[in-house]
Amino acid sequence: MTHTMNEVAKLAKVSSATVSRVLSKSPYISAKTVERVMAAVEKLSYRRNVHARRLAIGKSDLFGLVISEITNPFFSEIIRGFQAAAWDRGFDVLLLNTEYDEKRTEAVVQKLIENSVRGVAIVTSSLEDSVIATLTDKNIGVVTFNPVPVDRLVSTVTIDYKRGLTQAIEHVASLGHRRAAVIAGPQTNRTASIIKQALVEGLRQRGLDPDPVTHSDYHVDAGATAVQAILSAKDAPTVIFCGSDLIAMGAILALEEAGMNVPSDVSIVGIDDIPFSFLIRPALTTIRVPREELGKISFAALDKLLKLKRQRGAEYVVETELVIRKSAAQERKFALRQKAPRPAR
Amino acid sequence: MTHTMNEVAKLAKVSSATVSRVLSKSPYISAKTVERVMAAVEKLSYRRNVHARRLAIGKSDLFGLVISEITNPFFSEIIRGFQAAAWDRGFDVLLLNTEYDEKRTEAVVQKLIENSVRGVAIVTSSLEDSVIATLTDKNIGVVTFNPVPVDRLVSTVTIDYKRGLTQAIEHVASLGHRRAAVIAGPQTNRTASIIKQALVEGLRQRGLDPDPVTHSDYHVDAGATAVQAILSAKDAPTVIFCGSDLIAMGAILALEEAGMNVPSDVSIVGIDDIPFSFLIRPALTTIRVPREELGKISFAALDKLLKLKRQRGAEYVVETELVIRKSAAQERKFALRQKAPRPAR
DNA sequence: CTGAAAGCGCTTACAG
DNA sequence: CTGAAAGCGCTTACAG
Repeated sequence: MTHTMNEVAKLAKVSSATVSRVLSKSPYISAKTVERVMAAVEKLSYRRNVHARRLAIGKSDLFGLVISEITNPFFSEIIRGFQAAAWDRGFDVLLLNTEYDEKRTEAVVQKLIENSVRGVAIVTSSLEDSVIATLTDKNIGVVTFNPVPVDRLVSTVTIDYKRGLTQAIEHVASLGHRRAAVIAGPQTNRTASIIKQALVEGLRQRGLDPDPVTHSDYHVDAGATAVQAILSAKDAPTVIFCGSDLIAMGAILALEEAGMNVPSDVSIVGIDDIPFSFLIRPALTTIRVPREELGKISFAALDKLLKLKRQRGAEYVVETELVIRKSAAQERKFALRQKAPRPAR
Repeated sequence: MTHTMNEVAKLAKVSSATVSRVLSKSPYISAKTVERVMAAVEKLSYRRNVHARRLAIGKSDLFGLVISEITNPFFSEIIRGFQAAAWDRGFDVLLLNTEYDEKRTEAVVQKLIENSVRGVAIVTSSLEDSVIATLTDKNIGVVTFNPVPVDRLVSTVTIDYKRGLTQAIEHVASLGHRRAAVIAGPQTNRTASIIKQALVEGLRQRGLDPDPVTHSDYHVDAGATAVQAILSAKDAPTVIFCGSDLIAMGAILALEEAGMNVPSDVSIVGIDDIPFSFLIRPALTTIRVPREELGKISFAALDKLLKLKRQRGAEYVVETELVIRKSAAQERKFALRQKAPRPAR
């Protein structure tokens, strides 16, 4: 049924050490031996026992990917990119989610160590920076989206929101908007506050001092609640920048319910371009974050980090980009000319 | 840094065998010994080496979850339910996706075996039934959504679409629809053809013989293409049942682009109630598949299967349910009363 | 280029 | 209730 290396060795008339060497593609093995061993391997459909192997060499063929919640559509394409890249190089992915739960987060770090992952990409800021050292001490490479200093075994991937934001601000300004507001992500979230800062700064420079600047969870209903507060102000804004597409969706829904017309009364700008965001009506203008690419780059960064152990990590930057979706009316006209369905993503 | 069981044993002044027994909660250990050992474990922050453990006992603390594609929103809540349930019982999840690629699918099965998962839930029909035996031969429990006979180590989870479909058919019939059409999922997909059959049968029984009955991939653009063919017929249907929400979305988009009004010209019914489907405008009526529950049940089924090894598996059935979303017009009225008017378009 | 042997860190009959 | 020892299936200096 399940064969061992010894059985292969016997069949090939060599020692198990030789079989091991052949399978690990060590040099200095005669072509003849390789051939005999591989024939035996083939014949028995032999596969090495990974547990024994991991025990012997002290590491696994696993890479960790830590996210906060699997149901957040923001992550799915990152996972896909990371997994595909890992797969290409023959590695498996241990997917761990913190669910924003502290206890669970601790356990996640333990799992990573226990499973002797070679490296881990941390795609959530719900993991404290302090765990990075815990991991690198165990010789585990780390790639994080948090803005920490690069170090031995630590690289960072940064999403440059500025470019997309600047494009977006320029766009709304050129449309004549004069009063802007901001609904940023959660106050405690680092990425959220980076985006917020960039937004506020950018708007000010363009003479669009945003008011108010509020916060919201990354959930649709929170976005809805947040927008209601904004509407009650006397000098209501004509454009609202939202910290994520989910917040933007909530805002759109709440505006609809309040009898406002989007975008003619109030324009909404989101961030992320999450899957299916193109289906939202009224059309959602948003800033695209290239997620599959983020996943791929994260793995590539880890791979490089582990290959060049002597050096320290690097900083990778991924750019964002404004996506202008047509208003319903424009779209209808557009569609008539195109008479073609839109792509899935 | 990383301690071994021997070090713990030394500190507790017992043998490593005893430490092992304490950690495995074997009975027949004196309370005193347990205390001493646990104190030593605590002091050293000791954790067992999982690789050594897996090698020694021949199995892992992993369960496999096989899906077809991570970016399909249909799966994310299943993953979540499964992972949460596994986590509760102290197990980890190895998430594997076939990406509909044959080679990759083979590799997935290998991975499951190599990692000595205790059980696996197969939530995709892109895995042949024949692999089930391959897995059970290795003593790996299998839960599948495919309609195979239950067996030793094999349980099935079935989604009962009939209930939701019957409700949906009754609903559209009561609204006065007389001409129905069907855009089923891919012809080669087993689930798709089960749904198709149930639909066609149910419609006929209600005197709504569907015409045409076509097929489409589970993608938005495919749905759009499919609906165009239907529209070109002379006796165009007034209601179209779609094999998934994604297909339904594509249909809605294509109808919009063709200048049709949904639902006053044509009604659309989807299946799944995927995340954020409530955001679609015009509102999408759909049949809800309780996905997180599916994930939880799948794990529970595996857990039970492995506990009662002597017996054979069981068949679990999960019911679906019609979700009626308000049409734009209805919504308008509804909203007016609520002092929150504003239809989507 | 290849083999004998020690070692990776656990678990578990066996014996007491 | 507890320990000595064999065994799980690999890898890798060491020696040749």
